[in-house]
Amino acid sequence: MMDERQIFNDYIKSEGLKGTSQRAAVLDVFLGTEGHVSVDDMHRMLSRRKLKVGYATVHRTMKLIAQCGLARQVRFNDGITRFEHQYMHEHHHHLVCTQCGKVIEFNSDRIDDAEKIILRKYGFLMHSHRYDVFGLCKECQNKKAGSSVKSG
Amino acid sequence: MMDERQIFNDYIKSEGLKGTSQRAAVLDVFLGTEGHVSVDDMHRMLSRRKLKVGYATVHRTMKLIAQCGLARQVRFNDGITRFEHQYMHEHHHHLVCTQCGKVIEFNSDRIDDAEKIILRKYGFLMHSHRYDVFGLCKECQNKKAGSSVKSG
DNA sequence: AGTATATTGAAAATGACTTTCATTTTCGAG
DNA sequence: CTCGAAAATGAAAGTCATTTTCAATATACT
Ligand SMILES: [Mn+2]
Ligand SMILES: [Mn+2]
Ligand SMILES: [Zn+2]
Ligand SMILES: [Zn+2]
Repeated sequence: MMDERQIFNDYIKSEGLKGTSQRAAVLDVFLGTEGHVSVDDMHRMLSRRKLKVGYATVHRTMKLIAQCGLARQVRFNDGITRFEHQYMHEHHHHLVCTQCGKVIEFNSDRIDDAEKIILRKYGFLMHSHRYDVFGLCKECQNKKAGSSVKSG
Repeated sequence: MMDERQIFNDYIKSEGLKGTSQRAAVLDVFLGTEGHVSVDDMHRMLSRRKLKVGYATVHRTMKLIAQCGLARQVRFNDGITRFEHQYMHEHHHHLVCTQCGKVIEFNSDRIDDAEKIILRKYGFLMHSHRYDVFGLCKECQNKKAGSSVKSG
């Protein structure tokens, strides 16, 4: 099991790119995150740590981190691209609460099986997929129910 | 079974909005489409028909068409919002060929069942969902296989 | 060390929308 | 009908995430 920094550095080298302190800093901060982080999130976290890395460079580095397989891009419907760990993290799908923004991750063997059947049926070669469900989490449903009881 | 223009006009009226030739033209063109059309596509089709409708108005009208339930917004990963018919069209998911751009629509009772189980498990109230598979369609796989045989 | 090559980051550009606002159109009351 | 309040239009400007530009700087082979 290879170290994540190793994977990144190997990728950098294999592409004829160069190692820089900025890239190391961005990777470092990303490795400390969990969940779904935007470039803006990353840039803010770096600043908080007194690591001055330009916005464009954060962007460019996150792209590299995704390209080498350490991260996966995730896009819900708010126009912001986020990144989540992909290395040593099981693939999963998302339940996105449109009220509070919470994201629940889920897996389903049934869905995986159903997908295989679909792919076979259409002779489609899958590279990636996403299954996002938008709605209300349990808590937000309760809040809404509570408020409508009070007002109704 | 209500006529689509009727649904649109009723919605317009119910919202205190006004009927205009531009709105009629946009709806008319949309009703003649199938598949997944962008605002740009719509604007182009309208121009081709000598119907001069401003870009912003096409945008605004497509939003109304979606709001009244005639269309559904679809976003793949190219940053462009498209619209597809929703009225009298079964809900479905997509296989998107990243090579030729073709979009295959599919349905799966197995997936629907699996989804119900997931929603129950997390107590999540779904408003909408999307399941997009990205990869290569059968034809593009064959093309790729053919070319690698020639060159290899 | 020296040098070719890649990187950085501030600022400008991009591109898909969205908003602004002066002008035009709609539609229901009179 | 005819008016006029209210809404719609569209050209142009604004937004906002992301991408590109390019002069200055850093990196990594010899
Ligand atoms: Mn996730
Ligand atoms: Mn579709
Ligand atoms: Zn919630
Ligand atoms: Zn294809």
